[in-house]
Amino acid sequence: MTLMTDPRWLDETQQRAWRKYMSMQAQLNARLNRQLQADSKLSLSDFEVLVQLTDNPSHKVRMFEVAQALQWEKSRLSHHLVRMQKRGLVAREECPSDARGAFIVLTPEGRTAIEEAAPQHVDTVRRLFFEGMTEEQISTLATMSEAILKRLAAEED
Amino acid sequence: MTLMTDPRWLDETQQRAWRKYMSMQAQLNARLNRQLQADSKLSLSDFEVLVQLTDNPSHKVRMFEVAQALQWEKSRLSHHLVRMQKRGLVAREECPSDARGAFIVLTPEGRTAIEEAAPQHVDTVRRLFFEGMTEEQISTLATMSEAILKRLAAEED
DNA sequence: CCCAAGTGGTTGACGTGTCATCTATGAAAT
DNA sequence: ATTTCATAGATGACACGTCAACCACTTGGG
Repeated sequence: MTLMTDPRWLDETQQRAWRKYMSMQAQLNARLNRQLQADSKLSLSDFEVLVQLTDNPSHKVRMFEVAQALQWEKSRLSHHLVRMQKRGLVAREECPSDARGAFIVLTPEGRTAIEEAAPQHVDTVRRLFFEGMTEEQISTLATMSEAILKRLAAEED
Repeated sequence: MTLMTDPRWLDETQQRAWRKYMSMQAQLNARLNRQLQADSKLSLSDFEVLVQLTDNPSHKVRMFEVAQALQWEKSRLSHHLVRMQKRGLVAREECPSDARGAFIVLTPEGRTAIEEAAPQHVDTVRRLFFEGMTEEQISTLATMSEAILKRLAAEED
């Protein structure tokens, strides 16, 4: 009995949807990364961090808040900020109210970088992802994503 | 003018769908990787390579075919196979008809590994991804993924 | 036959993500 | 106050992915 016909496997429709989805997701990520890198010397991760900072009026956020917003492991964020700091995209600042904590601050270079990157990035997202999608498809996508996120959260080990 | 209200940005609905989707996709990948690693000492990438091998009746495939099927860069595949080979999951074999080429072969250990990994992995996919999805949602997903893949292929640099 | 261009695959350098472990501080209970 | 537990963050080791360059072989003209 092959993997394909094993009852524990997915049915034909699911199988097909799953493979398409996985392939799409992997390739889209790769493409977005390449586009950002080529046009703005930023990775998708850099971009997401910078968005968190620009979203906040003070351009200054506690690390754990960024980690929470992006759902990143704290060590991932820590490593990533070291690299971003070396490139001058962000800076650090002590937190007066909690001596353990650290603020991460958007530098002028960081601000310039994301302002230049955003339009092209958004355009790529629109062109590759949303182009030709109906309103209904978009809302189905959001609904599905939310449901899956809920299940992920519910099963948290 | 903030990034949010910039006309070059996405509209509210798209914005929300995009953020949900990106978050879902990132977290789902992380979870699938962790589940596979914990239960079977395999990464999602290992799994995908092994599927390519088990899908083929001879359990022996040319590298470039795997690269094509998974849409991996050849160097990625090469690096990955070195690691998988070290762990005994696959072996290599010369190609008589093309002296440059190499076959990659499923070892008994590799076969055992994927056979033990598959049921749990599939179960996780079903539980986290498909659970509660309607037939229509599944087919919308497949349609959307296909359309995006097409756009990705069309824009190939 | 030969040479140019293409293809299959490898390699090294480097950026990225995870895991486990660690330090330092804060908070809560005794 | 002291112990205990939780939280914020850093660090080192390691797996992973990309890019660019490379080697070896094949192919397709001249």
